[in-house]
Amino acid sequence: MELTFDNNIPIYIQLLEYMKIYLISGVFKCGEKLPSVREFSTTFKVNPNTMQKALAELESMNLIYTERTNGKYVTKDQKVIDKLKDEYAVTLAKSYFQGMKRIGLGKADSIKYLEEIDE
Amino acid sequence: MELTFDNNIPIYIQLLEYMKIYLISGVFKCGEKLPSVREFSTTFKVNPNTMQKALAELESMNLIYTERTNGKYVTKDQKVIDKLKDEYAVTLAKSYFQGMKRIGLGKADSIKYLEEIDE
DNA sequence: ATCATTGTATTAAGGAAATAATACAATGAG
DNA sequence: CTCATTGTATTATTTCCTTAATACAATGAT
Repeated sequence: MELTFDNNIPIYIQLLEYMKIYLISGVFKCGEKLPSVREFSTTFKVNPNTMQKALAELESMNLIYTERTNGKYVTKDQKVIDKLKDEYAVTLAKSYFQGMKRIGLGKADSIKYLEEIDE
Repeated sequence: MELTFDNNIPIYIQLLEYMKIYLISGVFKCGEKLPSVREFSTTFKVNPNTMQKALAELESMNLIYTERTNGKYVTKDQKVIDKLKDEYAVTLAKSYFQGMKRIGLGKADSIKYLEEIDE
């Protein structure tokens, strides 16, 4: 699980995004116990404080929860994960439309354009 | 021309993006004289130094050029602008595909998904 | 009971970005 | 010539992010 970071964006924000994707794609499943903060920080090669900050954000979104002195777990509520996935996809789609609109392309043209692009 | 900024990304980077879009969409046209650094910084409500940094980046990409003590101008080469537009659209499209791929959706599904989304 | 592991908090130091306040050289307008 | 405007450079200060080094309470395993 080697991560790459963009220096122009705070690492904890990028960790947050990576974690969301792991939750959405099921790398960490509903109710599952997560690696410890220290373990995460080693794996991702970031400072424990930075990792903690990202995990605290995830918890404030109810995506994970903490059992103190025991560990952190993915939420047991699958609906929360499903909702996260929906929001992620919608945000991605709207960003695409918005970006294309900025250079003068509407919805139909934007969709057509995608067909000419390699995956 | 009121701009909004995301605190998690350096302002000069965001200014750069806004300027690219202005060039692509023709707000500032080929060969046209640009507002002065000081004028830009007032309009966009950023520090002159920050504006200067963004404009210096634009110049290093040959999108604008400088006549010292006179002002800055958009490149006279329309091909450079056209290329910028192409790159912008390709980047946007690939980002979309990449994001959707991360949550398990391929090209066909990703395109289909867009049709259900409001612009 | 002891100990390793858990989350969490604190303090310090360093770096990068943004802002502020100037300063200076070159040019065109008057 | 004089002066406002241009780009550009410099210095200092503030804030935020990151890392580092600890520390502590609570729990499960031994």
